[in-house]
Amino acid sequence: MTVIFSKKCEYGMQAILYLAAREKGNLVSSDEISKVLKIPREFISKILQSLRESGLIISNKGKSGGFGLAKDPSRIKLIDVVAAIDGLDIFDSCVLGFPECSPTHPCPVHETWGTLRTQAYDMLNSETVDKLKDKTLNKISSL
Amino acid sequence: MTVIFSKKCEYGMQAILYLAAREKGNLVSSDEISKVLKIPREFISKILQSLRESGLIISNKGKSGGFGLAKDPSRIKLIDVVAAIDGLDIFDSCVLGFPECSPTHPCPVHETWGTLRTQAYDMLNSETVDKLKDKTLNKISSL
DNA sequence: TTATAATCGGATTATTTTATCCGATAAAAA
DNA sequence: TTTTTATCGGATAAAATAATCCGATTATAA
Repeated sequence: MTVIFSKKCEYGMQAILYLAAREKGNLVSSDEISKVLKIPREFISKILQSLRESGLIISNKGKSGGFGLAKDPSRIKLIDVVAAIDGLDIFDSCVLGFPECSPTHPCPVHETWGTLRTQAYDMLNSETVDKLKDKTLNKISSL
Repeated sequence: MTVIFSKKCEYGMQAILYLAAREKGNLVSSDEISKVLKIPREFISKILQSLRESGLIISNKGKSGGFGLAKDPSRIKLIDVVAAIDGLDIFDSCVLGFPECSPTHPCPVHETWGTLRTQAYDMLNSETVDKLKDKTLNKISSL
């Protein structure tokens, strides 16, 4: 198998996009997120907890509690979720797995892969959950 | 953590590049590959076995046995190794992990990520181990 | 104040990936 | 023919990732 982001990270991005799309002031329960996105309930809870610790979302316990964005959706980017969960190593490590792959000791595909990697980073760094709101709503409705 | 290709696949690509760079007609032992590339011996053996089953490399048992490319280095591409070990799912699955992400049910970053994915595929599909020979020799010498 | 409904968080289990062990087999060289 | 040096391949171990369990806590609403 082969993966770009961990399940945790994928689920985290889905959840934060959902919070942005669903937002009407009130909080959203992990149960709702779990059901709509079809993510195991206890698992998404753990992920939401860690996103809370990272300061991307807030939560309230108790009845009518739940989760919500910690700041304006125009200020939350996909790369923030990646950084919080998987970390940014992927944008700085060798695609062939060679140690110490750097401009002075480049792997055989160092430059050409580097270009792609930069593009990927830039994309995740420019897409805010706000900008993706409509597309998210559209995707959600088909789940 | 976050990964693009599995360790198996990374090691497999390194090994096949090494075979191409090292080639002088004679076979290369898994022991040599293990030592030069600093890959656990038993692990690279297993990977080489599977690449042999995939028809990318050949092997001989016994004294002066070892592994070698099964065809001309100009006809072996990095994507062949990926296809043999990790499979090509990564080039056809949603980066956000949404189910059934397709043109009719696109995820919020479907088009923009699709472009990157295609570029990555094209790159791996155009780089032959032959073309990468010099750069591989150069990298190897720094290990 | 009490019942309800939510998160919190530590412990545990399951699954996948990565790595290792070792006996069997095979081929070449001595 | 015997010894040496490889791969082969099945079984197992270790580590990382994914998922679950459940009791404790907390806040709201009735």
